[in-house]
Amino acid sequence: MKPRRQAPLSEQIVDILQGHFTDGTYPPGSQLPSEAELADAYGVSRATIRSALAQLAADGAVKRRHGVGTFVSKSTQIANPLNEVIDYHDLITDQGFEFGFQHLEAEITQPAPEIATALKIDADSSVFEVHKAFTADGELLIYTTNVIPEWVYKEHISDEEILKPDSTEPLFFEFLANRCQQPIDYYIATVRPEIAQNITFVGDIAPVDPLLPVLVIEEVGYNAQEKPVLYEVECLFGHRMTFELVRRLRIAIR
Amino acid sequence: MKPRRQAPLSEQIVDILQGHFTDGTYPPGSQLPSEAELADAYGVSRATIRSALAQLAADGAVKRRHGVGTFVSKSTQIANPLNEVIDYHDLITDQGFEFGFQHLEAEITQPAPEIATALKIDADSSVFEVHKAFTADGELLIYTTNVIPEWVYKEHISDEEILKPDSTEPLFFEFLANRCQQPIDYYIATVRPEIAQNITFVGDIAPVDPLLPVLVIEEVGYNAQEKPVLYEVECLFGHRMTFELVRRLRIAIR
DNA sequence: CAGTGGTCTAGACCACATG
DNA sequence: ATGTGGTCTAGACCACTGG
Repeated sequence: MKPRRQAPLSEQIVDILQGHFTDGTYPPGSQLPSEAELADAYGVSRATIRSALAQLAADGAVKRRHGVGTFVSKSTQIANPLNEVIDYHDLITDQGFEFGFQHLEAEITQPAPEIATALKIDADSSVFEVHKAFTADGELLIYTTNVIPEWVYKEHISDEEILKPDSTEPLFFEFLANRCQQPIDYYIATVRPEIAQNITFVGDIAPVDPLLPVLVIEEVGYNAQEKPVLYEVECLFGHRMTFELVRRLRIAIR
Repeated sequence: MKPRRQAPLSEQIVDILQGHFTDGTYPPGSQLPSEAELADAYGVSRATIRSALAQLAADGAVKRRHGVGTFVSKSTQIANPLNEVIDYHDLITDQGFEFGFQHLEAEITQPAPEIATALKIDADSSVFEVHKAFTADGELLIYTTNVIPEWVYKEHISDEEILKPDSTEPLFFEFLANRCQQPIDYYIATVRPEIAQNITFVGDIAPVDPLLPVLVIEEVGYNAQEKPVLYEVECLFGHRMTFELVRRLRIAIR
């Protein structure tokens, strides 16, 4: 599946350096050689080195200080970056729980007006809607609703086929990429807290403590052409997992 | 205070182009001139144009498609990006509410063990701790706790001075930058949902509905040397404001 | 002052999408 | 085949930091 064409030089450098961050050559906090030295060592131009270092800096793997040098970051990896899409399976198994998955209900229906607006489709067009649950050691951890417009799947899957419980993969973005040829480029999400008793479930689901805190992520997924492809609500129950985030200030300091 | 030295060319280009996105020259969805044309038009090298466009692409202002062109993003600005630090004042007034601020309590004390660990200080060293509340139309919207180690303020402000209610500015990162010469470079935050009844308040505060959902952001602020400078908890009550976030998938699709 | 990263140039070639 | 963005080079000069 991968033609495996040669990766760009700058990315090769990124990989090499990242390797050296973990193999002890450049431990956290240490200073890297200067750009000129790196360029010389790897036989590339300084611009290429700069490109690699810029990428590492954007990822937070190194810190650059003008007039001083480039340093390996100390506080490197963060746990479950909220600004990246969550792989529920890894999320649950990484914390030592047993992963469980439940297909609750699927239907073809008309979208609610807000959803039609968000997906930029007519309110009287059809959408496919599916509800799923993910459990950790049998306990409800995540409840999701996914809605896609008809045009997204129509040419690839029949209405009959898509309604089958095992038709859509647990991770919906994989289903969209693999089965609908509509990979998602990015999501725009809103995040809010909620209480379990305010969540309405579709499908047969074990009851949860009505006072459980819930993190609700409501988002629209767009393809590379910025066309809305997916409306999704994720409800994450309780505190059994936490999400992290790097925040920066873009505000000018008075 | 600003020597106002000339901004880099690439940033000037960024500003110019951003202006054209809103003045109708390049409306959302439209295609920009090619890199070569832009370089020619502004009398700079193609590398400079590329640098500007890369910055715009990173901000989400444009979309680049290899072999096709550069396009102005349609779904551009998002409301209250959760991955940027919040200016409470703007947050509240932007939504038409009246901004209110309350200094609740300040003290010099010993840190809890988790906090000492997070700040990388000894558990028996001193910290300054302050609690504040922000209201919208008089209703509690945000409750914050800020903790800084002694070394951060010691050389700039006396213990006596810092305990005065109007000593620290409402926005704590401004206080750190302006009064302590310790600007914060970035925060590492954990986000979780909570219920108001589980929040313990310090200081005199009007009671809130115990079942109100709360978004809790617990974070450590680091300076440019990656040294922890600030421990902070922000509790955001209810749904009167929402936070948005761009999410991407870095997971390989199977 | 020396050494670092930051900006910029002019030119070359490659990879991709489209007609 | 054409035009686009993606990668890379070699060299120059500037701006910041620290001894």
